[in-house]
Amino acid sequence: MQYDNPQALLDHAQSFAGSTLGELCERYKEQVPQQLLHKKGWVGQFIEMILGATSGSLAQPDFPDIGVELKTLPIDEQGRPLESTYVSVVPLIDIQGLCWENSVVRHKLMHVLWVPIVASREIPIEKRQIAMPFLWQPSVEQEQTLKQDFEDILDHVSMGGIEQVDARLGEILQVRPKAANSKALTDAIGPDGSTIKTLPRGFYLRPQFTKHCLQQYFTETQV
DNA sequence: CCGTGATCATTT
DNA sequence: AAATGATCACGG
Repeated sequence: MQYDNPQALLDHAQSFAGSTLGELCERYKEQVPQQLLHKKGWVGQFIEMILGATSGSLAQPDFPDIGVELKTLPIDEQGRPLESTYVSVVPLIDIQGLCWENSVVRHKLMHVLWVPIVASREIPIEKRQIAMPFLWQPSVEQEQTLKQDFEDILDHVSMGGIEQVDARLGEILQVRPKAANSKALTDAIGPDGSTIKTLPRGFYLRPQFTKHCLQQYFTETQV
């Protein structure tokens, strides 16, 4: 499905507010998984499906025509994020000339449709409720911090220091493993420009940051 | 294996 | 409890 503008997508997404995953699954003839251990990406893929996202596993926003990235966000009953938010893989080789302005992470984060879902672990999956979806764009200050984080991380990577990068680096963006398991290795720049094998990494948004985005929205709208 | 969708499990 | 590191599934 294509949308003329972000507002049309937002309207569609907000029409699901208050529904449970069980209700939506019944409507769309899907089966609700009993647990997510072996279906970790199911919620995100299901919401993509009912909203008509088309990008699949391409490294670009979910709705390229309108430049909007879709992210489900698990929250507790108090509206606090339960997890970090994956954004994209961290490029580890061929990064000469790669800058914030033309990065995948920036293109995805320029405009995000957040779909919060009350998803505390004790709530059965079919009873988890869609909260109010909202559109978000980084402020000038937020983009500056994101850019700083991105450049700090890529500086380490380009200098052969990926092994020195851990989840503590970055104010908003952090770097964590992103792999099938610890045996899935990929090429990276090593000391003195050598090539080494290392765990694939991903950029993630810290929960404290997405918490701030939620608070900002719910303060503005007083919902 | 890569990049997408994330949550799980262990450590702090 | 929160943060960090590890893992699961799928299409290409």
